[in-house]
Amino acid sequence: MPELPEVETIRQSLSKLIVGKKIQRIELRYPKIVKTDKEYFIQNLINQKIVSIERKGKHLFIVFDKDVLLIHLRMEGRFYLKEKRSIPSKHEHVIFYLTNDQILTYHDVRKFGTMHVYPKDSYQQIEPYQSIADEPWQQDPSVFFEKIHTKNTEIKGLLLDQRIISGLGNIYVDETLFHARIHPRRKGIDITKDEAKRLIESACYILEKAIQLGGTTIRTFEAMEGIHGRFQNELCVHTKKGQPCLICGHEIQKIKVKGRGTYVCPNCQT
DNA sequence: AACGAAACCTGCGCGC
DNA sequence: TGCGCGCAGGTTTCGT
Repeated sequence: MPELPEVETIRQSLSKLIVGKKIQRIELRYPKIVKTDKEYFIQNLINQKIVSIERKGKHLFIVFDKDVLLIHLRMEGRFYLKEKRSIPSKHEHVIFYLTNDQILTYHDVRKFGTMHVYPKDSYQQIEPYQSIADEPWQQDPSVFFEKIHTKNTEIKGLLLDQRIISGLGNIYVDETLFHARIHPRRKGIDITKDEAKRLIESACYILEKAIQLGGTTIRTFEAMEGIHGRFQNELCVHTKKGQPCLICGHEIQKIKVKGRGTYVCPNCQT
């Protein structure tokens, strides 16, 4: 999926395109995407104006007059803004008809994405919002250290846990661990206070740079139609199996950590 | 508490 | 060309 920088890129693009518009009609072609009441989803957003688009971690929030639509894109969710008359593809599962002859379509080949609708005044006290941890730049390094140093599990898994720190996914975790020179298989319990601080700093550095470059485009991900990120040019380890490490020249390895493909420089990362 | 595997889905590239 | 397998930027659930 889009990780934090990709979701932020989508948020920015979408803000320019749809804030101020109203919903005229909603077509829910694959109902399982919506996890709250489906009738409420289809009926209650009609005639509400889109006030703003927000983000926390990898979640996107379309804020309406009264309600908020919470969206998680998971692996392959995307939005397209199209002409009303265009023929939807079989992967466009939700269609929002806007009051200007345009449609906003939710496209998701694997159908993993989720949507929830809640009233504006309560959504922050309810799942899934409630469990989203602070983003790297909101994290206090010593609080982060306290959260991980009791855990006898691999640091990569802890960094991927959105209840501990939000925004990192498989690509940016690998890049963060490389930047912090920490091996993904190290256990939380073995991470020192100084290393915990380094991890937070590296995550901030990597994510901020990725946001500036509009995210990472590998495989087929794009923020909106035709919008491609440029961070893939900055990747140091992810997708670099067999290539020499930029720092020491040692061959980058691909290993499996917690079931995820993981790229590591076994010389720099200890 | 923590692990791996499976589940949710589909498509792509690979070797045969 | 076709088939089977492994893999994919996420997360939850289930069994051990």
